[in-house]
Amino acid sequence: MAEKRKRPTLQDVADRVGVTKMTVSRYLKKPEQVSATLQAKIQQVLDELGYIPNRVPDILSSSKSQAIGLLVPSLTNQVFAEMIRGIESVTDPAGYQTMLAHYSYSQAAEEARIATLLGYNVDGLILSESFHTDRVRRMIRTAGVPVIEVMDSVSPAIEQAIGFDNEAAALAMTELMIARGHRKTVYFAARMDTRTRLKVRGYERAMTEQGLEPFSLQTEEASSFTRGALLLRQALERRPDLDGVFCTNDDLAIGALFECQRQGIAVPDQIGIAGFHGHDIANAIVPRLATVVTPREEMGRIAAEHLLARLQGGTVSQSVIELPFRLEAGESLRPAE
Amino acid sequence: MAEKRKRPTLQDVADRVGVTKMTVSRYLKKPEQVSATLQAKIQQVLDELGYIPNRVPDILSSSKSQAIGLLVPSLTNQVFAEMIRGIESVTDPAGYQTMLAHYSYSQAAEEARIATLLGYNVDGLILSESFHTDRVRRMIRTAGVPVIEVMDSVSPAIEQAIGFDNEAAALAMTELMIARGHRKTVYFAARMDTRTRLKVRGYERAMTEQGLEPFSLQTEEASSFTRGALLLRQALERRPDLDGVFCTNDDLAIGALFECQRQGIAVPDQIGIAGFHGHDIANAIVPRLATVVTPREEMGRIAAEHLLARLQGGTVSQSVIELPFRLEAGESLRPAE
DNA sequence: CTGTATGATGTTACGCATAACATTACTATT
DNA sequence: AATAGTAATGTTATGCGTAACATCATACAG
Repeated sequence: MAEKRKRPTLQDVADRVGVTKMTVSRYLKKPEQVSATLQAKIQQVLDELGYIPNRVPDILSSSKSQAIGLLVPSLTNQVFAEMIRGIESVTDPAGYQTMLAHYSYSQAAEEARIATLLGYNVDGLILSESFHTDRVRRMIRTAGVPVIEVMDSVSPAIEQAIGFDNEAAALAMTELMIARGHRKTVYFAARMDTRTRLKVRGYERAMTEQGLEPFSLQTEEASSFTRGALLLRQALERRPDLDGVFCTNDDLAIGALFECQRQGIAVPDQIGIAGFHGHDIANAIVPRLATVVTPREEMGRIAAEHLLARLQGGTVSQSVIELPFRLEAGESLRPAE
Repeated sequence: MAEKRKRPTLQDVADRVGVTKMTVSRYLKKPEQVSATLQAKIQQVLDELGYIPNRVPDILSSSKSQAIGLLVPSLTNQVFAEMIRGIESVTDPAGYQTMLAHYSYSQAAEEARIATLLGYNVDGLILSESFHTDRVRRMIRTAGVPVIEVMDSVSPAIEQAIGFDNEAAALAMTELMIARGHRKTVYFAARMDTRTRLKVRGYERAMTEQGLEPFSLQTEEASSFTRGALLLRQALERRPDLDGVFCTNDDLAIGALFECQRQGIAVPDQIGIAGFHGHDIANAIVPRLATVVTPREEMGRIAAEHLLARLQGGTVSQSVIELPFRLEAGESLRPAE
């Protein structure tokens, strides 16, 4: 099988046509600059040999790879999948390839991934974490490639950030829950990244401002439906009188909701539940889940647009772009009075 | 911001240390071959300049990129995220970078993605579709890189395939549903790829063998919870007497289950529901979802292991490796008698 | 003290597409 | 017929890390 037949180069094609590789290269880039006779002949040989363009030499000499590095903490998390879709809706038509890497919420891994991507000479980076080690900042500066951070609009941006205000969003939802009569609401957090910390802060501020006592439960595991169910059981043990659950994402919230159903706890009468992000499932489940709808796809799209603008020579116009979020009350909170 | 400060090369480092770049290169690869005095000095300069290794020249001259191309039809589909995790659990420790590309179930896009990946000189490819155009087969042959297909164990492999028998799995679940008294089961399919077609065939065979009439509903949209709910409404219109729903994946099944809950249809008494893949949510939802548990992560792991073995000079031992699936009856089918 | 082994560093060549410049052949203009 | 102009193709140089080979210095054996 694995014959050591070397893959054909431009030179091979050129030899067969009887021209120099420059002519073939031109045909591939700007066919109109090549005579009609040659066009036909070159195309025929290209097909014959099955020539596959090799981008590497050009990347080496021009340092332009037409590739963008994309860093996400996790692939299993819907949020990032949707953000990526937003990014690619822009990069794809522009002819940029995305190189996706994920680092399982580990800063050391993020560092390594960034180094690897820069090793392939990506033209730009999109990061989805808003806190970075000095070495990461250093690498990015040294590499001289434009960087955009997404998901958070608060922390100081390395160069430019596109996101929304996680703290304000969590604060707003907590206030809504309180207004709906869920005053003993606990917060469920999964992996603690910067965004989660901001959300916890928003929750705590809203509670304290109302003279209520915040209480949050955290797991180091990745968030999942099962994990949400587990957290609910733990919460009920430690706060048997809780009447609300606000989760750092929809998965945990829905897991908690399932657990309520299993235990025969009425939602929202006994316990109100709210999630974060507004995924499809929040709208499909019975009762519909209260959630903070975040602009995931839009963030990706805008981030990519700004990155491409900078690759085309633009400068950073606004260092932080804040997008709006929206509260969806669903059916998992008590009705407004 | 975007200073045109060029990123330091090995030569820059070497100049500052006062050696040739070869010595620095050696230090990076096999530090023990460099004298202790130089080691310290080189490391210091590396830090000072923030040198980031550039893999491109080496890829150009050795044609070895230490990168593997990963093609998946969709990122939002959990199945592939889990498969990718399996793949990376192997490639990562082995020092291979994965380059992920997705093609939204479009064969033309798949072709383009493969060409792009080969343009970056990936050392191998993992594809997750089992049907491919001639041009794809041609490209792969010409490029001379090893390829492994995952997810399906039936179609003839380009070189090597790791998967399970989609048709047999669907057949087995359909039989289980019939045995549990769901004889008027309809099948919900989303995007029609090879695997889905195989599943539909398994379902149809099981039905026909029992003298029952198969009926399947298909949508061209991506599968989602909402879509599952929609399909259930459509199915009830066209087959008001249906007593079972078997879905091509868990998302559709759970969407259908939600819709039953919304309409007050008892599951499993009135309608039995089964999904496919056995994601976390299947086990968390109330009632627990009947589903075909497929070896998603394992497929990825094994595929990666075989690919790496071939990159290290091994040959294809078995052209098709079939992994087992498992039926999970959950609580969404009527109990066994 | 000569010769050989070994360790440390240097030199050379390579990979291949393309930008920039150079050349050639032809056409059009006066 | 001479000149300018243009279309088509060719030539040269470039990017940078590393394998393979070459060289040099030092140490140690005989």
